Amino acid sequence: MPPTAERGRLNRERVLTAAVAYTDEHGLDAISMRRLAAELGVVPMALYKHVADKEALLDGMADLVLTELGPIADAGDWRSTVRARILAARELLARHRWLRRVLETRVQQTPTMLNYLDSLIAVFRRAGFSDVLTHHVMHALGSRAWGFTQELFDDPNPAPPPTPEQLAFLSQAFPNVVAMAAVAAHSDGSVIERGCDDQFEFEFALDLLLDGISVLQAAQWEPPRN
Amino acid sequence: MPPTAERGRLNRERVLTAAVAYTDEHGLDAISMRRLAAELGVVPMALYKHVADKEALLDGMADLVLTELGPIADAGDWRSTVRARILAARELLARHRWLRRVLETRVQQTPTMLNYLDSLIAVFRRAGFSDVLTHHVMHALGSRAWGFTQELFDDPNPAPPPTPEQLAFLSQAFPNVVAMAAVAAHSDGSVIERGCDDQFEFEFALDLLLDGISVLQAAQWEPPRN
DNA sequence: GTTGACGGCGTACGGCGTACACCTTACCGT
DNA sequence: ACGGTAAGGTGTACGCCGTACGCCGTCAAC
Repeated sequence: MPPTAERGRLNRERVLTAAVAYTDEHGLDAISMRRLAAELGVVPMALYKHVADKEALLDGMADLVLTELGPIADAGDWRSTVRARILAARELLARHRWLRRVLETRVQQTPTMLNYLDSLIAVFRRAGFSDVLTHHVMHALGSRAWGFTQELFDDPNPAPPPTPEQLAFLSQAFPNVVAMAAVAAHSDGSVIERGCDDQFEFEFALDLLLDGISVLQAAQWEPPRN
Repeated sequence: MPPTAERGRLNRERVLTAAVAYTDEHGLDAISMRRLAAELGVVPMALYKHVADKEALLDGMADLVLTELGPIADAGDWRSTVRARILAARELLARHRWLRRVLETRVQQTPTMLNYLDSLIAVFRRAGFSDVLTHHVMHALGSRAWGFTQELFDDPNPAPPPTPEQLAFLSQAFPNVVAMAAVAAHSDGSVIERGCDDQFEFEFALDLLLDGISVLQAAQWEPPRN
């Protein structure tokens, strides 16, 4: 294993890029320091010269892909700007499916993340939102501001459609769940068949919130005097 | 190690109860098959007679604590009923702080979880919500229906308040984040000091959604013909 | 040419989940 | 009373994981 045999020397960036690529392909559960090292043709401990530990690796990966989101693009009014931004984030999340779980467990806010939030908050404040309202609005958007929601029925590997007997049992045991599941968003609500259009659901909730926010802003909302 | 030395025999329930207790006290990262076994005065492999594997253990734990939520209590109108239910769930999540992360990674819906969802959905349907609307509404509530939101600034171990120099740097680098963070919900927005009232934020967003939902329901909302 | 920093290597430790084979107990029908 | 059988508990072992520590080769700056 010559250190510079044609694979060149490692550096932090190459490590992170490889980690992202590997995780994009094999999933978050698959990545480990040892496997990443193997991928790079290097002994596990070599990675520790570029990354403090595994947590720091994940931090770096998140940071790296978050830069794919460029600076925020003004779309005229605050509503469209925010909406577009959040949907762009959502698209990023779709490209890197491991990102959600990583963001959820990050404990330190990196400059990149703070930057992202700052730019989003700026939109509200520039549009004349009071600081208090902005505060609550950001909380209300919650993880949606990162482009994701924890869905109720998230199913990474969707189950096969139930057999008629199973269905019979289910609709007797959980009639309401079945009735609700039987509705498909943009198709004519036949049977379960993929259930629902995630994109539609996301925008539905997002718009519900944005509409509510609009009203509060227009009415010069102020926090209740407790 | 006599098998029945005064600690009695194990069974699935005792295993799960012990697991919940241990995790309540030491946190989700602390629990492992080996430590749980030690806690029960038993060799690690003994647990596998009561639980298929660690995932199943977590399933069982989630299931167990979810039963703490009794049957749904009718509060008159759908809005109050749903609201009370969700706030009760939130309280449960506060009692078992590990539960959020566990629910988020569950892959199989257990009967208990389906039951919970079913009862919630039932409220909407009984109130005359169409199935489509109910469907979207449940998605919109998303993880809030489980009593939690992934907050933007969740900080399990909150950082010490920044020193004046740090603050100066931060407010120059991320002016909007700092401005927003400086607002405290139910106090007269002074300085950062604990930032915000999580309960208020949760209800704020929940009510925003419930209000939006009310409007849709009153207007007999129908999905857009694409 | 020497020196130092940096990158990479090897070994080793303690922890994890769990497969497999075995032993012990409790309880059952006879 | 007794033998059988399933359920509960044990011991050993494997392959993974993250990473501490110490060593060595390479290369750049002097």
